[in-house]
Amino acid sequence: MARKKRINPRKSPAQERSRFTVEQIIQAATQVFAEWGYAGATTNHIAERAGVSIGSLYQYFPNKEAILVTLAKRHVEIAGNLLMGLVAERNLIETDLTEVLRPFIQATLELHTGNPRLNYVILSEAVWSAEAMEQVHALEDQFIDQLALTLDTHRQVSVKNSRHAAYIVVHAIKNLAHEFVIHPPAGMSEEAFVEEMVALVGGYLNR
Amino acid sequence: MARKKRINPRKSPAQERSRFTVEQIIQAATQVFAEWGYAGATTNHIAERAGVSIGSLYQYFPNKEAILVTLAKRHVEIAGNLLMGLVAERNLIETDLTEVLRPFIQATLELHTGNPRLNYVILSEAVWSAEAMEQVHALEDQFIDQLALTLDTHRQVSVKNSRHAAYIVVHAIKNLAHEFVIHPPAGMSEEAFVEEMVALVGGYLNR
DNA sequence: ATTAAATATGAGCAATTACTCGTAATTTGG
DNA sequence: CCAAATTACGAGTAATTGCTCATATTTAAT
Repeated sequence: MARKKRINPRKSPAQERSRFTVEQIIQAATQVFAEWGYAGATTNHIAERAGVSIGSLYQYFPNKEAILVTLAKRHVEIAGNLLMGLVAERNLIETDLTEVLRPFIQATLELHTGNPRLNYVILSEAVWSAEAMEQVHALEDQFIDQLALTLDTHRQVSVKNSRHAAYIVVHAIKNLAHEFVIHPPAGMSEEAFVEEMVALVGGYLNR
Repeated sequence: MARKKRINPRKSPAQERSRFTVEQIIQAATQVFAEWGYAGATTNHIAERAGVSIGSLYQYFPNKEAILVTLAKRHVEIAGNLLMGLVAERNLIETDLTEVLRPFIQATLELHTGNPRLNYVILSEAVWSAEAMEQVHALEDQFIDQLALTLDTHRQVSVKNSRHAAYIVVHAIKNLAHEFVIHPPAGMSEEAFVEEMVALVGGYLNR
């Protein structure tokens, strides 16, 4: 799509009043993007839902895409912190691999169940504005690196290349969770799905 | 996006001349969608690239979405035939599981390497026009059912629920291949990726 | 050769929409 | 209390674009 747009905020909110405005816009955008998709969502609609004027919206976001990037960054950050926290609060020397894996997978699934559409918008738009999403991918890579270190720590895990393994694990879980919530397969419960995923990833890490 | 559009051809080409026209449109659409994304692609642009008038395009496709659906169906059909053929031409009683898995994964990867962007357009748009993509998903489900039967045949495979297993296997391979070609991770070759995938899926099926 | 059906054309319309800019209201600092 | 800075407003615009339709051309049928 050949985009070369600024994605940084046109202006940073300084007063409490404007910080509230920006937050309203973000909340509204979350709903509208999820409901209508990226192309279907209009900036006017977002502003309306946020209860602010279209002019105010463009004071803080230079364009539509910048709004989505903000959403994406927030999402990845929240997810990253939650998941790494989950791993960190467990003793990796003593805990069985499955006991770490299952909550990890469950949490990822819930993260996607919460707002499946929004995730899809973020994922699909990311392709067409690679530079804009650089920051998002940087966060993701950072997460993978962290996980790679963790893998090295766990006694049950034996992989040649922990970076490669972390990449496979993260994206297997992320993408299959996506798939599952977007096109729920007939005759497979959430619990069943989680167990299959535990088997898939557990078997891969522990050989 | 609340779409309720007809997606079936407005008119079926009867003469050789028009069949050629339709084929030109499909080829052009493949390129233009891949290059610009769904929203970025314009029907006028597609017609132009195809070397036909915009009027001709709308004689055979009721709207832009119908063009994408046609592309998607074709893609799934080709991929399905290729992959099932790959499995079919091997003797599952004697062949080692890995010997079936590796070419399967390689072929899937190549399928995506060929036109990564187009795949993404299809995937991401599918969410916003569920009914339109019904036919596409029917084809996918059919493929999973077929694979489930095959899994039951292979002696090395031992899974509780072959339907579930087929679902996991197909989507793990498909989605990770996507991920890999769209955001190639630094420091991981195609070969390395394939081997990791063989380990992932092989370990899951053979326990 | 004549008619009817199929196919091709493309100018232009109707609708949508991202975004601007001049102005007004509110808050802050001194 | 006042001036400067910040924030809010929203009507309007410029550009885009999916799609129609009246007309022309080509092919098939008799």
